[in-house]
Amino acid sequence: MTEDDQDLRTRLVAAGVELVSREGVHALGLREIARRAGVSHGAPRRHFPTHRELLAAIARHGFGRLTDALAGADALAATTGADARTRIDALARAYLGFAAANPGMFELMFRHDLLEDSGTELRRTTLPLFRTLAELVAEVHPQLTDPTAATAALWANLHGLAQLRTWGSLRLATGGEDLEPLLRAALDAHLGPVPR
Amino acid sequence: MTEDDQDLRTRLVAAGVELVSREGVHALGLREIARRAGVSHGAPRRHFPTHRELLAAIARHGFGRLTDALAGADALAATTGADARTRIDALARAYLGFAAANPGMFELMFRHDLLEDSGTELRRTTLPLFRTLAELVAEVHPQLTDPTAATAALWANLHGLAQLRTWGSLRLATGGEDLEPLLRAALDAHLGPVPR
DNA sequence: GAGGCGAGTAGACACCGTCTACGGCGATCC
DNA sequence: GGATCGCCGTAGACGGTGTCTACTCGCCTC
Repeated sequence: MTEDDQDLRTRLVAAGVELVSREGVHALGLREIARRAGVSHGAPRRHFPTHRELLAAIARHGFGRLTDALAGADALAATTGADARTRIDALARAYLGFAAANPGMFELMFRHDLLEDSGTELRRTTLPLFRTLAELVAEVHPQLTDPTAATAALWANLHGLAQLRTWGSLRLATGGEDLEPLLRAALDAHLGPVPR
Repeated sequence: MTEDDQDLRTRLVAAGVELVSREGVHALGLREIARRAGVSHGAPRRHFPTHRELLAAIARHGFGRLTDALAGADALAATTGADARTRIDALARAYLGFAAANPGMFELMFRHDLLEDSGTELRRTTLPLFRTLAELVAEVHPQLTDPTAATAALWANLHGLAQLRTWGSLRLATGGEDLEPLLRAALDAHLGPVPR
């Protein structure tokens, strides 16, 4: 009922979202998405001029869910009166948790070769989150005149951990597959040991 | 002369290496590589059972060049009597320099969806380098009982920086496109400020 | 009620990776 | 020395892809 009378644009994105989470990025063929949405392979063209733009819309959905997850985690930490260091902890865990829970979507979101306009518009949505992270970093490191570099370095570290985990590289290097000690090491390095 | 009588296997890999550096990963079609090597599209099958295995061989070449670059940079730093901190500096710069100089190859090397056996065998080649990096980290942080986690975290940071740079994400976040302050921030975070 | 237009269909097109039958050529063996 | 065998590259078929182009059908407007 309510799902059948959605317009096709929404149904296509929904089909893609389910497909990528269930089968992975390789399953996101234009014809396969159309099949799952119950239309012919020419139908998507009315709503997305090209395959890449459909994938970009799917990735946009993913960025929305990531933003929600991070904002939710931060709001939860903030309401419990956590300090900046602990809030960054929560954000980092939420980021890596999202990547672990949605590996296909996470891969798609950062596959700029698949996304239209190289995903610039998409990544723009993460800018507010970067700013709040920068504010928290400034709170932890009050002596920094410009916390942008430190924030970007920290963000790159989290992203690198997520990326390396998804293809088992660090299991090869570290032996274990537990991300926790690496995350702790990264956070300690950038922010100092967590106060207890 | 000497290049024509190489066996086709070598010529295919060479054609792929040049193709990926000149045009990018998307240009690495099986038929296109065969075209550049001057053979029909069925010929590669005699040497590589599948397209992915040919791409894996090309990526293997890339890992070899990366290993050479890193080993060369480290050897140079070591012969000038540099301390561990400075040698890590040189390794990090060599890593990011390779990624910047060979963006297409760098992308291919970490596109596990394109590489056979998910690249496990390939990444195994970087293990020795990881170990020397771990030894250097242990030298900088003698108090660590197990420097593996710290090393992996540092390596993830470098990889994240390289990855985020290749698709202009940090230019969006930081404004500038200069990687240097971010690299410095990351190294300082993990290793402490460089002694002068 | 007629006309127009947006949305979905169906087929063609070029290209892709894989598979298979075939041809040629050199090395091997009697 | 000539026949044979095996390897290597060729060429075409096959199913699949993304894109493009008629076409049809139904709703909305005038």
